[in-house]
Amino acid sequence: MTTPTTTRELPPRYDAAVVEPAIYERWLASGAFTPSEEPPDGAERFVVIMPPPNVTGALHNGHAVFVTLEDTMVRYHRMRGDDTLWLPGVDHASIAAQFVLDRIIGEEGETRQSLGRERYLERMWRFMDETRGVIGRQMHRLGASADWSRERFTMDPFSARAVRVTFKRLWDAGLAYRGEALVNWCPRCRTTISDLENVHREETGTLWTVRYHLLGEDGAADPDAWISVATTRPETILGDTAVAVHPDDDRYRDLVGRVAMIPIVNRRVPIVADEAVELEFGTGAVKITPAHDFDDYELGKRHGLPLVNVLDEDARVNEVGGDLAGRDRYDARREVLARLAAAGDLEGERPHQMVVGRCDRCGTVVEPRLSIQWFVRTRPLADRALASVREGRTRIIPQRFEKVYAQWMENIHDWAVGRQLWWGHRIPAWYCPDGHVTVSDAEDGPDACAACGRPAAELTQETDIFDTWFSSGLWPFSTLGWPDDTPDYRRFYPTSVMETGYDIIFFWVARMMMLGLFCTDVEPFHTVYLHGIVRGEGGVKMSKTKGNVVDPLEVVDQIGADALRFALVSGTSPGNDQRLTAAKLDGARNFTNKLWNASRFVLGARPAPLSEPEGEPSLAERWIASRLADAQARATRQLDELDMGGYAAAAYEFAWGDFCDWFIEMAKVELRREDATPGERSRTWLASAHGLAGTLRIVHPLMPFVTEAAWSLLHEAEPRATAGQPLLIAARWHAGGPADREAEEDMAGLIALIRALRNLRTETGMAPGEWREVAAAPSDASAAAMLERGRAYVEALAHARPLRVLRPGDGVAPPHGAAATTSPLGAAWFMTADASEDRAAHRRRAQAEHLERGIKRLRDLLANQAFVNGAPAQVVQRERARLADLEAQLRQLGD
RNA sequence: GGGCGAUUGGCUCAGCUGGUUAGAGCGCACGGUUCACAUCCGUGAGGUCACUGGUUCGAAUCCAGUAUCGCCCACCA
Repeated sequence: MTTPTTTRELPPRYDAAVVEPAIYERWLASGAFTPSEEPPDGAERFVVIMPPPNVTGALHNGHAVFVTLEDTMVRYHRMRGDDTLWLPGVDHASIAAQFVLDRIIGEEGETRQSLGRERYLERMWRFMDETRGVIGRQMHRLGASADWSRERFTMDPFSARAVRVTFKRLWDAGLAYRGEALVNWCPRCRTTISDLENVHREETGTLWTVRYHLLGEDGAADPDAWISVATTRPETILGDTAVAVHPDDDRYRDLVGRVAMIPIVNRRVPIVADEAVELEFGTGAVKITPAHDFDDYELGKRHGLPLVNVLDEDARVNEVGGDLAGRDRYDARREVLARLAAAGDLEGERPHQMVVGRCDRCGTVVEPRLSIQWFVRTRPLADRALASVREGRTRIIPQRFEKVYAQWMENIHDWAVGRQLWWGHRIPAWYCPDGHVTVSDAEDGPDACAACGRPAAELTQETDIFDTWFSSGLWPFSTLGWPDDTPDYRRFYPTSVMETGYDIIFFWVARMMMLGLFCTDVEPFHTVYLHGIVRGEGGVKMSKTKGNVVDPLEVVDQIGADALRFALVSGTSPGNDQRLTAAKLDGARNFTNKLWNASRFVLGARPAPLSEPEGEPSLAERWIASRLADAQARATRQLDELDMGGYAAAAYEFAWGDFCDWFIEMAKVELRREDATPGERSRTWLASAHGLAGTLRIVHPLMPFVTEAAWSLLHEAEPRATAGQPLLIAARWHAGGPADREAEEDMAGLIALIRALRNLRTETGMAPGEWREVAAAPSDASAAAMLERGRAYVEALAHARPLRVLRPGDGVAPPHGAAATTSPLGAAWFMTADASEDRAAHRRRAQAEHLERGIKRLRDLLANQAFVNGAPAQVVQRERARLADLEAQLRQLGD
């Protein structure tokens, strides 16, 4: 970019698609994303580990949200001079990745089975190499100022080692174990899934009533005696090992202890009594299938019932089903029903609202399945993780999620960590022919069986891999080199803020807390910041099938990353969902444009040559410096408190409201004053340049590109304005400064007067651009002085020229019929109003009524003894002053 | 069955520890073509802050309850 001397050399439109990538390259080349070799002396630390996106697809709005929030935090802290690190990475997403790859190889005419484990994994690595860069490049486009030199992957050797070491430690501590249990099984993904991946939904099913005949004295089923049971899953009849009734149920009291005959498989099973049975539900008698239902499993344990598994890993009936073997579970269900009906044992059926668990990934109905699995004993881990939050060592924003977190931790079950998948970290357990288990954290596995010393060659490694969240749970420290005591680990751990979506608080945050404390004995982060979900128009969750997806990459191409970022942060609060609408994006684009144009103005207004500044700062110059200091202080506080929406609003209000709407307009008055000396013009321009620099600093963390582009031009135009710092990303943050009370008060009065005059023009139908003579009757000497100081501004911004300031004091009132108004500075009126008298009078009456209403309200309030006595003196004082002011205004309005 | 959140002008949302006449953007109405920006400028209309009760000198804000919507957790066939 070239040095601008006039606006003509600046593009009138900010072309994000061209400018932003170029700026990102400059940042990369400058090394600004990477922390210095040594931490700056006495610097605070600010470390964010990026939630690793799945490498399976393109960037979506969820990513855009976290990139924006984290980048904003990180840029702010970097500008503050903190020892800042934002470490990026990607997740191998075991089950999700396999789901995607299976589809891809399916299109190539292959299947997981046809390729086999080895070739499948080779294909997966190829897929990863192809897609891994895509996400990174998309993040560049969003402006992510992450330290790419430290980028990590949950399948890299560092993660792999951390996984092995952690598991070994868990095993040694007795917190990892292998055992038989009923687990959630997805027949389509052919793997165990955790409770969290088993999503429950209410669905309408069918409740069938089926007769189980009782065993007669002759040992055969009695055709005339039966017990009716209700079931939603008739196919599991094949695995029934009991019928249960409630012990207090008089209907069945006599049957307890007798034997029922299970149809089709002709199994003899006991009728047992158990309090878990609901008297009211169905027939009051329940068929018990311990191998295919979690409730039945528990009940079976209580009564010592056998476990009969009737389904294979594809959820097809196994050999137990006799001639039904090989049938799919739903196919088998139909057949079972048909046979029951044929035998006259199907009593009835009715629609039934029930809760069905489905696989989070593929939507298949989850099958409880009996198998031998690896578990992590979570209770002790959860207790520590719970205490950390309870005792405030880690806080969650918004705070209400601490309760959600606590409830989950309190009711936690052991974590089934094994997955019967291929893509992921293989569980580092080895089995020897004698049944011993050896867990090793060595890269090449154990040398020998830990129990009997058999050589490694005779051991076989577990084929199961870890739940993908196991490696994710180690992310805050595996990325920094743990278990080694690396310089990065020492310098950057524990981290500062974990920013992520509230939808993965259990999946991820909880696991990081548990494993972080277990592995490192310290909370992995002091703050958890949870953002909400991005929804579409009407508050609907975005989905491709609904066609309401806003593609962040398209948005970035069209209106720029800054606009998207602003839209994603403004008007949001942590933990709450937001709607990303076209209108919101338009507004954000307009703001980007506004920033660009304000910059164009300042740069184009530079006097050439610039001379030595002369004279005292003008009122406008003092005012904008004071407003800037205030905005800086607000932005600083909000960013420190992680009130990102508040920060966005403060930045917006200052930039657009204070700087553009008022300051620039007043600066124009001074820059274009005919009697201004070159030194005075230079002084005003420098103040504008400093104002612009301050604006860019404040906005930069959220909208880095347009601010950096403008900064770069400003730096070339006037290095004094940029403190000699050519790159805004590396500039120092300004946290505020002293307020100029006098300038603020003056300007507040003048702004009120200008607004009142503009309003008067519109209300009385005066042409807005026409110059009019205005008289102002200041309420007192200080108001008169204020009017003199701001005369030029009032004249220019209200088209009120000449402005005649009358002598202060009582008795000066607008002439009858004049278009008049009041403000805290006193009355003012158009002297040459040709507006209709009716309108002027109407306008005056309206103003008077308005004042009277306010006066009445305040008089009533102050007449209330309870208020005067009860409220703080300060509040009462303020109301008294207000009343006096309104009364004075009314008096001055005259008539 | 538990828990949580939301309910503020037509729309989308701010309103912290209770204290002016409840704000913003969009939309709407009216008016604006000279030198940053029509992706703009100015002015204005529009709200019983879901409802009921309570605490208080004072409540959108605190408490209790109700309603509607949404979310999370939970093993009822």
